[in-house]
Amino acid sequence: MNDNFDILTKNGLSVTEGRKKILKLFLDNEGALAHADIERHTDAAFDRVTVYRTLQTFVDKGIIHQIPTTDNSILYALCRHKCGAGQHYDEHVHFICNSCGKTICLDDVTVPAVKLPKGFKPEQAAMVVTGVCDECK
Amino acid sequence: MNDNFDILTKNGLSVTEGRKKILKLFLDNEGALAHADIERHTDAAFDRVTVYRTLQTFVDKGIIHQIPTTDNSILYALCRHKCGAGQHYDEHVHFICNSCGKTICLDDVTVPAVKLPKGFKPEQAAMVVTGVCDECK
DNA sequence: TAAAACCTGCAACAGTAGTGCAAATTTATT
DNA sequence: AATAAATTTGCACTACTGTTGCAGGTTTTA
Repeated sequence: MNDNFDILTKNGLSVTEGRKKILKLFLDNEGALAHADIERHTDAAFDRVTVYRTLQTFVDKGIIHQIPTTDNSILYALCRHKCGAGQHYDEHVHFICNSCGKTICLDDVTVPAVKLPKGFKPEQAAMVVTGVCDECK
Repeated sequence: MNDNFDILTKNGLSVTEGRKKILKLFLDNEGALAHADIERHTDAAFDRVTVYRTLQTFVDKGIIHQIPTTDNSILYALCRHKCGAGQHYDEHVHFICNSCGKTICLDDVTVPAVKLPKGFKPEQAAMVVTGVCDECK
């Protein structure tokens, strides 16, 4: 049976309880997750450190990506597209809902290009929009 | 003499050594500052807590604003425009240089509007571009 | 199935951020 | 100018976040 866990083997990772559970969390969840969310959703079944390391590993392998926020927390979300180890293509807009607090990847909305002043060379662009999401309106 | 410190009195704040020095840091500095930068630049003349509280006060009063980053640190920068207590209009693009590490407010580059999926109501938008700045090119 | 490779949990540590309260400073008042 | 009132500061303490080394356990490979 194909359990989505070939994502792990494909990336040369051992298939373990922790990784399966955390990966499933991301697959089941539309929005982005903070480290604290993950600890909460796994009933503290795993050590804090394991969660950190798992997330770091997933980022390294291009399975999830980080999202910038204004409030000093790192959010993680699945890379839906063609990300790979060492390279991320998460150039879509992220939406943070002020009502339910969820962070959602708007995979279909790409970050628009902006004209920068002379001398500035852009490499990556991230965009975060806050407001009210479609479920809270 | 007008020492820029009327910014403080205008906002109903007492004029103190710490606030003068931190405000001056922002006025003298093109880029954005992290809490750690401020401690460094003030030679530990002030208590950590004072710096935190001063920054929080400045944000509350609309003197500085926060900038989102991917690496779990909060950056602060002067509000050049028409910000006021309780409301920020920092809708300009921020640039983080991969070479010198500085974060620069591109005051003249406004965040472009994006078309969001049905049901999403935007309220604020933040954009961070990374790359190489005009001094490092 | 055994060896090798890899992953996990524990303990310890460092950095970051927030609070209450007494002392000190700044502002307002006389 | 001197004092009272209001505000701000520094200290001690607490809490949370993130990292590392290492021993023991699990998964993969042969």
